[in-house]
Amino acid sequence: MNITKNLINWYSVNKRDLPWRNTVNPYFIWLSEIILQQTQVAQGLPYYVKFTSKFPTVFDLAKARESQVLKLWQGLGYYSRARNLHASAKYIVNELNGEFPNTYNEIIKLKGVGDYTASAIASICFNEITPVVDGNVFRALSRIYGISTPINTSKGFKEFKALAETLIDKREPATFNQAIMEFGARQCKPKNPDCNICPFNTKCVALQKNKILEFPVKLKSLKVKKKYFNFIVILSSDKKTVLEKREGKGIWQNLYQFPLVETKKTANFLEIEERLKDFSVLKDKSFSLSLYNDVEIVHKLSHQHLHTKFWVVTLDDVLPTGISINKLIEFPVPILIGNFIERFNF
DNA sequence: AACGCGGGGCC
DNA sequence: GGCCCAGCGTT
Repeated sequence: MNITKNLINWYSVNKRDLPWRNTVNPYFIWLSEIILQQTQVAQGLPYYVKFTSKFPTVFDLAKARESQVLKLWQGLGYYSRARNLHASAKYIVNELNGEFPNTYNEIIKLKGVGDYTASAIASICFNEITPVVDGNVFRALSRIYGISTPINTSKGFKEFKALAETLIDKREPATFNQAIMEFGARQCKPKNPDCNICPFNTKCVALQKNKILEFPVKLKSLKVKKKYFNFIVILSSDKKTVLEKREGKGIWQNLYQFPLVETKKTANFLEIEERLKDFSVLKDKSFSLSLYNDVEIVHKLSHQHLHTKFWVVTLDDVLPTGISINKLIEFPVPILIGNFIERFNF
């Protein structure tokens, strides 16, 4: 039995009709691949539509301001993807005369493009024979071949990349790469795969051993950290508030938020009141403090849980340096803040 | 090699 | 609650 041909046959019958499958324009394929990093198709699809509509060419994207790109990316997460996308667009326009690089070795030089994305673009757009190894490929191959090497190690990556190298169709690398990923996403799913209808069910090593769910093997990651966030929502008499831009390296870089007070444990009224003394815009002003959410909002990221309280400061004065609350919608904000803005009756 | 980085969906 | 998702960059 020929795995390569079986995958391609399976794909010809089962592939979904997705907008980026009707083009080999490298700009569109690049956009789709960045959006789909660590992101399911259902979640990324509306963003692909928005981005291709708002920025039809790499020149349009390069001309935009970073805050516009982040605003359009809002809610999708992993915001460094948006910043790198924008930086690479400017690089392509300014350094490459707007011509998209057309080999794996050139494509991987773009910020935000690693082995997977460079392989995907090079094969799909330029028929380069370079296999993709993503989460779907790890899962499908580890099950079919019964490979127990942990996938999140360099040894594991090399092993799977080499195996994929032997499998890729030399005449149809683009089709093969998309086929094996679609197979992993739709047939060889993480949970409850229907192995009865799988073309490989007679030879799949994991299935023979009845150990489908034990593959792929992955080294466990450490426990998630808890953090305690208190956002200070200032409301002035002239209907303004204060936003700050997140700088530095942490999460949500270059996005906006209400002034943040982080505490070691869940904060109480007195603690927040004390910390407000450091707020220069409140200096010598009269205001009242109240807690918006009695129950902490726990915003779960893959690596930390943010226990969040929103504190409302009502100010009996104007706020010359503040921003009008009806302009709030223009700022790129984390979804945690965006949800608050939607619910809060400003 | 290990870690940080979002948000949503599924079980 | 835990795991996964068309991974990448930094240290």
